[in-house]
Amino acid sequence: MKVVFMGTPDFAVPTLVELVNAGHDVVAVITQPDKPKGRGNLMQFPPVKEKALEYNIPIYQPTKVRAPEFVDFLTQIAPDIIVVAAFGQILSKSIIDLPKYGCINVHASLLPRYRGAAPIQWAVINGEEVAGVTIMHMDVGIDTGDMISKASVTVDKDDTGGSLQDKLSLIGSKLLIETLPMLENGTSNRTKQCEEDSTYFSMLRKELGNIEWSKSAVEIERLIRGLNPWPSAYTTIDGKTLKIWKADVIDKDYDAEPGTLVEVEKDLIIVQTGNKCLALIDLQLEGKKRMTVDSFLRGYKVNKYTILRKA
RNA sequence: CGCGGGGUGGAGCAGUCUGGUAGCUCGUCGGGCUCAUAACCCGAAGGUCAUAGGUUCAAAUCCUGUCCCCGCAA
Repeated sequence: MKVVFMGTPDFAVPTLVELVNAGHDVVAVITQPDKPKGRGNLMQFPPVKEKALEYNIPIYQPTKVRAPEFVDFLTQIAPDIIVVAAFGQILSKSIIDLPKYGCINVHASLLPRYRGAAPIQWAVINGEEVAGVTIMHMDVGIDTGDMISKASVTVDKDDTGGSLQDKLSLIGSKLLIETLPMLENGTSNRTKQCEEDSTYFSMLRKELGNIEWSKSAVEIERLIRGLNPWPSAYTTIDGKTLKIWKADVIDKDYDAEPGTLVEVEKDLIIVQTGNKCLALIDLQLEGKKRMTVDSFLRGYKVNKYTILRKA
């Protein structure tokens, strides 16, 4: 099929790759404009652009895909289908109605649950045991279109936002490739989403990672995993920012204020939370690299009963 | 030129301001103690102090350029 692909971050890359590998005629890749990122504010290409460059596929980076000129341009391309995966811009009805087979979205959740921009991380944060991807027909709402196919995976105890995303992006790309032929020959399903069961979760804000020690150890541990590798969970120690990359729940309580370091040994730090404790495993002090607790303790003097405070 | 921290034996750090034989906590290896040990004791190996150049009798330390790592802000 003659395909136009719209996507931006890492999650979208496998889908582009599979489309190409499956022999589809990807005539154009639409992705978000380059933005100054990181130290020194250097320009950085979105991951999808990097991959499209490898494949020598024409790349377009409109500020607004909905702009009339760009819609005209898409009309000229006349794709059979537009495949969208974590593109980051809202499509207008004029675009959705443009291709013969419509606009198909690869969404990283089992719809109608977890609509919104960060379903993967939220699934981890909320302690879901099952996550998945849904291929759907886009409509003008946010992730509200009719569903075509789904695939699910179990969320492991040590899955992070990053590891779950890796799984889902691969599964999603394969599911899409399996689904496309059915769309083409008219054998695909089309199921409406049950509005009553729907849930919506917002984009991730950095501030979400600011640990509230009064919450339970179980919740905090999930937050740490869900926000790994981005935007990461953090707190402060002696006024310095401390990122926490990995922690284990300890089924014990001490008589201490939440955030207190109730045990500090050669290779162990235990923090009291609102309910149960957390053993800190991988840490990163501002300006330093990520390291294990024992390494951290070798170079940083930690006093027992120090209190970790919200940033 | 967005702001800032840092590159010192295998790991994490001190030492840099106030130049003058490289130190700490671990790890590793050997030996000892012990019923035993991740515990304790004794000993050993291992570092061009990121890199290039400059100042100096002398540079990890002062000056200049370069590379790399990291936090923040976007």
